[in-house]
Amino acid sequence: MGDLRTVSHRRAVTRQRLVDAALGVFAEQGFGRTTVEQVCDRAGFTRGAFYSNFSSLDELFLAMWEQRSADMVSGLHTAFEERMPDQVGSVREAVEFALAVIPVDEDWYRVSAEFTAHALRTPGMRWVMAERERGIQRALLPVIERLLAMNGQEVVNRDALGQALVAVHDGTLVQCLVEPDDEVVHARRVDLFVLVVEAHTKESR
Amino acid sequence: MGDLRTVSHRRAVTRQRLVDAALGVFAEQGFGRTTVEQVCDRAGFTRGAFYSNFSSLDELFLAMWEQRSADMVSGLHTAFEERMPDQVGSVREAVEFALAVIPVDEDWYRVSAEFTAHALRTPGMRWVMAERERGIQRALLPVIERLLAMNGQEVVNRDALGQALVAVHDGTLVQCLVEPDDEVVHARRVDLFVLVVEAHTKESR
DNA sequence: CCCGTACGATACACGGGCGTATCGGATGCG
DNA sequence: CGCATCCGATACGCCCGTGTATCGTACGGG
Repeated sequence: MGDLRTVSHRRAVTRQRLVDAALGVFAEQGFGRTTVEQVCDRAGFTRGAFYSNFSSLDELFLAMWEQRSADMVSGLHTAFEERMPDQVGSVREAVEFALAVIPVDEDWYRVSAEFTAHALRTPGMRWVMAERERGIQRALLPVIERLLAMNGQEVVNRDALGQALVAVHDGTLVQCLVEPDDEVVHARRVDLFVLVVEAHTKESR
Repeated sequence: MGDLRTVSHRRAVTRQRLVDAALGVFAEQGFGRTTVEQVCDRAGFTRGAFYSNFSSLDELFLAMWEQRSADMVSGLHTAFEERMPDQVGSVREAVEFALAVIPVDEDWYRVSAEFTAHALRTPGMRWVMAERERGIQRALLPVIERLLAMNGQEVVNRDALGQALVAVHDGTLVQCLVEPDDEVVHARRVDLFVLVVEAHTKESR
């Protein structure tokens, strides 16, 4: 029987190297301008390797996005748990902690934005995105809830809070990326988060 | 001296037809996968016309985006003024009116998203985007302020409200586009707007 | 120890998009 | 009425990326 350490493992490794390379090229060139050769070059392969692992760039793009976004969510989950403070003195403090944990990754934003556009253009891909959004909320809402509980806050409407947080996160992220040196923009970002959180929580008795 | 009706007018017309065609192709194919020929075909020209008016697709993309976003802002401005109600009974009503005026244009969202990604990738283009954002707020905040005044609301912090509205608009728009049939998402969108507006206004004595 | 299998490299033919150079013809002016 | 100009069409050569078909080889099984 095939030894997993070698037989299929090597294949998985090259596949992974292709996926990793893809993120970089997509971020640099944009999805539509990325070529198979660029990805293979960066991964240290030739196109032979690519076509033996994927059938099209679209497929690679999807695989890369699904994997990275899943990794991001789980990474965020553990980061929250590991760095979770013993106590927080206010909602603002909780928000600031959370924003310190959530990376501001411009490359990833670019790729995400293009993926969203691509998904909206491709029937059936909306589901993938919607599912991912649900996954984000499912994974992160509990830890956020625990974080807020430290401040004696009880979440009132879980789903509404989740949707609002994602919307505010994404909406303000662009603004921060467009004007990276504007402190005011960042400060208002925090304010907006605080507002949203306070509107969706109450003091627990 | 050159008659503006003919001399440069014809040139401007073909240029405009190219710009208009570009929007459609960009929306359908994505920026990176759009070819000069596709744009020319849709506009009813050959590449000769293109290269006599633009030097690259990037240039056309930029021209198209600047024009369309400017048009959108001014169109919004007049739409607000023309359809401005005589009175509004609540902040929620004001928000609902505003959202009814602001078009949800998926094609335009796709193009915008890709343009943002493109701009973040192209040094110096951030400025263009930042300037556009300021333009949006400059043009729309006054009418929003008048709208809210009908309900006896006075805007407390103009700039913060502007930034928050744009962020919430963009952030929730994606959610609505990804799940177009989910009424709850739309309802929460309105809720979030109401929350933001109320947080940035006060009853004027 | 040898053979089969499959992974990834190499080779090849093809298509298509690009940019330029040249052309035709309409328009405006003297 | 004829000339100059300029816009958009046509024609050309070029490069690059694609996808497939073939090959070599290293690993795994018997």
